Amino acid sequence: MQKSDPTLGDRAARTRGRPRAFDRALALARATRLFWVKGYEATSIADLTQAMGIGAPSLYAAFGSKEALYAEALRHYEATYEQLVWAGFHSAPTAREAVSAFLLDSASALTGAPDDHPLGCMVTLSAVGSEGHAELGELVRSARAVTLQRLQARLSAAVAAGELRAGTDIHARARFYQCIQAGMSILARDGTPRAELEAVARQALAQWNV
Amino acid sequence: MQKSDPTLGDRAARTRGRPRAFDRALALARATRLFWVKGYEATSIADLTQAMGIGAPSLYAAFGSKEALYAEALRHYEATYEQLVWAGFHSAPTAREAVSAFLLDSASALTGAPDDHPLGCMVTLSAVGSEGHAELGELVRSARAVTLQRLQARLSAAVAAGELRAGTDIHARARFYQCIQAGMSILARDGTPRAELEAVARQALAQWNV
DNA sequence: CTCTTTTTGTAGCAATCGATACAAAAATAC
DNA sequence: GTATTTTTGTATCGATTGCTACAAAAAGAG
Repeated sequence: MQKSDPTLGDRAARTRGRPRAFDRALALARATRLFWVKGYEATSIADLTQAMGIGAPSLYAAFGSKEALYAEALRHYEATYEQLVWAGFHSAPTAREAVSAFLLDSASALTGAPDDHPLGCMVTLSAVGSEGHAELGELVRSARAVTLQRLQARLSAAVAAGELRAGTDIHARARFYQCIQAGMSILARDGTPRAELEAVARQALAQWNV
Repeated sequence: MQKSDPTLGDRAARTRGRPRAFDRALALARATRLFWVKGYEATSIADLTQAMGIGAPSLYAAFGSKEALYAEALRHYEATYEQLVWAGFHSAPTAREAVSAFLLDSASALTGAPDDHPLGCMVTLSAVGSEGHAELGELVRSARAVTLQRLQARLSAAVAAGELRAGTDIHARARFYQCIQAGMSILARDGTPRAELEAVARQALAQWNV
């Protein structure tokens, strides 16, 4: 009677029963790509089962529902691609270098580097909240809010460290960089090349001390 | 046998036949709002007929198909709301004032001013191209490209007029302002208040001579 | 009035939507 | 071996999708 907990993933101790015939992680990665490119509503279960190479019952047994699969795809996306944008930011010694890495690495990652993934950010471009799925909408909305929080925290530390003058409006400055990175996703999806987004990043960084 | 040409709208000379019982322009405005908020795929014909206050046969007789209705809604959107963002840009005496008006008016319009319309730009936020409708996708993509073209043309004129130094990278600068306005739509849809987007605009304008 | 034209509401089309019932299949437990 | 458990593929479920056939209704043309 008891079903396997999907959240346990492949680590679930399945001692009995027919073994799963597909790679759950690989299937999740393929579902993530599909949601990333087409969005939630435009991606059908038939699209998913075809891309994942499994039947519908296998999908539902492993992931629960379309909404649950999207939520898990979102977590997979963050776990896999977040570092492309934030690794340099976190390891930078100064706030200016951190923001510079954030914007330049965004220009790179959002245009498909280094593994030719879809253009633009799945979180930034997701409109699932407006499509009538409030719960998933809150999920991506809160994920988008993290960008602002991190920028704000780093800029606050920069003021405390004397890197930025005390009067600097931290919140407005964080919004500024968040806005630019969000815009990059729109431009990237339309095919704007990496070099042009990097030029945008440099332009944004040119006025650090204003 | 001959059907009325939907493109003629209300100006079609209908001398015979039962008169249309609804306001075509009002119905189109309501359809536009729905597509604006929910996007193409997530908006169903049932949603549309309910919001427009008409039956499905009336919708198809007046607008042709869901795709044709979306295309016409897009034109209605541009004709109605474009001026909110571009009027000040076009009438400004200098390029700097033009770009300033473009960004500040965008901050205003994208947060619902002055008539409490949906948040964000319908054109910027549309993902209809990724949802599997290539023709409509090209429509919104080319609409997005207009922003870059206008900025670039105005900045080029500014260089010719000596407002900007000759070495300025016009294309990169235009991309920069386009990127910021695109980002504003993402932030606005998440509820970022107008004042914060205006602060972003001022921050972007602070480095005109860099 | 009758004839023609166009719109209307009802009712329903084939196709697809997300999701499942079911039994064969494939593993372990005993 | 038999019993138990879980996944598999097939074949669907009811609901919804975009769209339309049809006839009554409402207008002008003659």
